[in-house]
Amino acid sequence: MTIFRIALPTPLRRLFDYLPPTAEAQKAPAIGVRVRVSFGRRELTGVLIELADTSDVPQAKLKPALEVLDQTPPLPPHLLELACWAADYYQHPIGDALHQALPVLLRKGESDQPSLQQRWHAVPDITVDAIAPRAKKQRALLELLLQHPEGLDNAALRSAGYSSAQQKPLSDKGLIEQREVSPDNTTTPAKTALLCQPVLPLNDEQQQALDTIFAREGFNPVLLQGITGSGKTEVYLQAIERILHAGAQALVLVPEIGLTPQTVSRFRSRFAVEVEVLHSNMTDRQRLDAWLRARSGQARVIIGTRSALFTPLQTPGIIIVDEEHDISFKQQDGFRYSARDLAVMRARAENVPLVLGTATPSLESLHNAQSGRYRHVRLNQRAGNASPPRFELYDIRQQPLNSGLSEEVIRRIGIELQQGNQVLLFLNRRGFSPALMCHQCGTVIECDRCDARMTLHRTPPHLHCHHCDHQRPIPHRCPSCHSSDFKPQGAGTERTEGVLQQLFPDTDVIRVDRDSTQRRNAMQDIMDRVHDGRPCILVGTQMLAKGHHFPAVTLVVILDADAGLFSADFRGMERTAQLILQVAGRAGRAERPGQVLMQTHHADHPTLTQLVSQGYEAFAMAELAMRRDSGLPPFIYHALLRAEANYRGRAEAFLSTLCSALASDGLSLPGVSWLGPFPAAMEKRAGFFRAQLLLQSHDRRALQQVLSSITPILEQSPLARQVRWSLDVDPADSH
DNA sequence: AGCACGCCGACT
DNA sequence: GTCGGCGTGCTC
Repeated sequence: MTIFRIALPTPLRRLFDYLPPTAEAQKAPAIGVRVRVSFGRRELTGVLIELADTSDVPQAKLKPALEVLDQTPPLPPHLLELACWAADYYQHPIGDALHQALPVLLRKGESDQPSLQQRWHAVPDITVDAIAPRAKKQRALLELLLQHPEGLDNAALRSAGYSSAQQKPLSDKGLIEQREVSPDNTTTPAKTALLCQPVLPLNDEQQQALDTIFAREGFNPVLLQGITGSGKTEVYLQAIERILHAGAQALVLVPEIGLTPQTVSRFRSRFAVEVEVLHSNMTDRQRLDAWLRARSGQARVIIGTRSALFTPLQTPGIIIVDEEHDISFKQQDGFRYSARDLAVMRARAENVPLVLGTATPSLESLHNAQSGRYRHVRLNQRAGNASPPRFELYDIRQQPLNSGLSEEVIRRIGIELQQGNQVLLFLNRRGFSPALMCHQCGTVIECDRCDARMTLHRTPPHLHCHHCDHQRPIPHRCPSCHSSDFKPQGAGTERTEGVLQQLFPDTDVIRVDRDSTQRRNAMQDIMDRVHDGRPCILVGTQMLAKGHHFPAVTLVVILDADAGLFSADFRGMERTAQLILQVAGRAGRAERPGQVLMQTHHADHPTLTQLVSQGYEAFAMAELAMRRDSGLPPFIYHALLRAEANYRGRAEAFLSTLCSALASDGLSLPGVSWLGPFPAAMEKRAGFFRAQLLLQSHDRRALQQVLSSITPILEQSPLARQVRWSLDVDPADSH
């Protein structure tokens, strides 16, 4: 008897046994094919994991599968293995993990055969001179299509920055046309030219980095630590070029926020081959098509965020993780995998080089470089002889502040503006003010559902909890003393923007945060305003720090350098340092030198002074030594068990039962210890009371084994019905 | 997670 | 009288 053991998208951590479909010929399907089954009262698409001879499930309970959906598995065997390995490592139900490795339409049971695709082509025997030179955008579009004889679909044109406004006149004039392309005649066009743009000359450091990436055949992990402006991307591009020459493909992972049109166009304008982008605002169909073109080998360069890690490649050539320190590579809910860490696994499995690039490496990667697991190359020179920004700690103790701005900061902003420069102010706090206080009795308005203060917003006026997203009107009277005399406490970006606009009425003050960029194209409009080069002041949150470059900015002000200095999380300092350097990297990218002015109450804080005087690596080395001495990651492995319930104490009680099981039932192993349970840093959030238990070990295997033995206990615990719990292996933060 | 069943409170 | 609140149970 043949039994299908199938992974199904449920939170249950096991496989489900089915009989072969009754209607079909009894040919054994391949492992990894999708199977449609009836499950309870629903129908689901699962993945065949094993063929067995017998089942532990009583015969009477076994149902026949409904249909085998694939001839060949949609995921190549090594990616199926990687996903299963990850499900095991991150203690996530295997069916759900596999589901997340597949594009949405394949999860739903759609065919994995490519559909016919409409692509734009330049008509034969035409040159760019068919368009008048003054119609710049149209000319550029035509040129792009001339460089891509295999054609580009609408999605590709949109992400290259062309709209139907440029496309329509060209097709009206009969210069470009749309043709249906079937996948067979587009596969790997035999092209001689891979580039449509010459490479930039590399300096010695860049050349050395490139040589290191290819210093050995096959798997070769390299930490590429390059300061902002040192030309990391050029190294990526030339590494990819080499891979393309060998007939292989490249996978580039970027942080969520880093997937900007600029990044994509840099790749598209360099390579004459198909560059495919996987991003969140594509339709499910577009994503599937892109995924299939990667799998068929037709797409040669694939750029995407975290979930793109599982994109199959016909001919894997290299994996690049840009901004490897960015926490968006770690999924923060559900299947809590780290795409960066799995990229290392994947590169090893596919035996290809791996580049982890960043200006500010994570301590994990630095540690791996130090211990010899990764090669470590540095780019310390800025391209084009631009000088690095000058840092200055400005002590604001006892200084008068105008909504958080010192007189010195205001003076320096004025100087830059007068010289025709742009200024960037970084404040990682959106809204008008982080608290609203009653001036009579000191009551601070708090969120009903969280242990947190509500943030005051002025446009439009309301109170907003940044933790649970709950919003409510501004009260007229204090809930405790009924006074109507409220005072906003502290300044967020909205308030700072207002104050600056008053101080510099003739200058554009542009706020960049989640609130000001909600509208479609808002970010693009802002970038257009900034790039016209006129003096302006940018005020923003970390949105400003990532992905965008501001060549005319000469002064960066970090308004609150102390935020994060005394964080409860041991990673706070690392995150702060990375953020500060990233913001600083926005300044003085052109010929004009940049300055970074940091307001602080701790101008003599040893870590802060070390960071600005000796740079990131010196800071990181000291921080690593501290982590080693305190027995913290990356010198120990962490797994955080989180739980939340709607009654206070319930989540903690649930975790306590587990602790007693660990202590008494011999569930634990030598070398594995645990801390807690203790209430989360913000115990109440979105109406739930949260607690956590930290498990740790120097021995990854032992920790892994303990985790594997506690998940069934957690699952079966009677309390588990009233508690939502999740296990976070290698947590990116401890909250 | 879904989805059903089942048992108690305020509505047409 | 029913609609619907969420506690409990089950999924090969």
